[in-house]
Amino acid sequence: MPKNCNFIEKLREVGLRPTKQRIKICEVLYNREKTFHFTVNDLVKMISEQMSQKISLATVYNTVHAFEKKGYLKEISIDSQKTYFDTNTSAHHHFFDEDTHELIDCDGSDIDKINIRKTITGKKINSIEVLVRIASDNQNQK
Amino acid sequence: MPKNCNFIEKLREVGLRPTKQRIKICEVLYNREKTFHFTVNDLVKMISEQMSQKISLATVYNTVHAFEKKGYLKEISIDSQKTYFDTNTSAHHHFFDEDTHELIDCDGSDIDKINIRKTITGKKINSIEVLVRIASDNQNQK
DNA sequence: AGCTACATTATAATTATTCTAAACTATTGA
DNA sequence: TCAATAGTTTAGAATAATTATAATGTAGCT
Repeated sequence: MPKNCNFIEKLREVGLRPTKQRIKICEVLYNREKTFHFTVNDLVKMISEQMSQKISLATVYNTVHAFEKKGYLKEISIDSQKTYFDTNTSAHHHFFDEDTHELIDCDGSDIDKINIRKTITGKKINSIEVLVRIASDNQNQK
Repeated sequence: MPKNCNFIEKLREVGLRPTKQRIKICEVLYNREKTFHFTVNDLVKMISEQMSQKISLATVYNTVHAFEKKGYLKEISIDSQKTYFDTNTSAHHHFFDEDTHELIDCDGSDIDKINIRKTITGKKINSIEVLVRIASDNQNQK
């Protein structure tokens, strides 16, 4: 059974027409064991390597943002200019390696649940994100 | 006693020459009761309003980054393309209002200390940042 | 098969930031 | 006090990520 059928259904559910390009995007994003992190640029590169015809940047941006809006992707904030996305949409936190610019997932046992005592009237909490910045520890090696 | 003397000393300590422009930047950043958040653009606007001659974007970027490197300013990561800076350099976390794009400080009593159980060999933790995204709560008003 | 609405695409536009090189100025020492 | 010099400022160009545009293409209904 071709896996693409799932993606066609998935796209329909989300209200997107299943086109060649979008199915390809789905394949690259979701046809894998583990969730992963990527930038739009990464994604375009991956797709270009796997397709004969090239895909437009605009299409990738549009589709990725459509997925994000529907909750199939999560955006991650890091100070660099680039926007990272995560195919792991469950609530979790991240380590960011400032040397390699690599993002690493934390699971529930790595960080205790964050308890926010402050409330702001008329506002609800959309999300709580923890970013732990790490870098090589040269202290001991010198 | 003119307050500028402090800024001249401060700049010298940081290893920057105290020029008109830099002193003006210091005044706008540190001549106030409370710490605050800003983007480089905000800062240029504030300075332009207070000075007859205009200040170059490049100067502001250079100076702000010099301060940041020395620990006199903190950079804050938010998904938008803009980089926010904070004159409050102590360890603290933030609320980000997604409606108004306003940043709000949390103090120690708002969020418990974050305990990270995960360690990555050869890497040290540089910082732990919590960002709580909030937005207007329309659930009850509809 | 053909219509129509939605998609894709290349390209231009926009925005934030960094770079560059020429003009300027604070500091140092004579 | 004044000139030399090393660091600064500046306007504008360059870059990079992202978004908008408008012409062309295509999925899905009839």
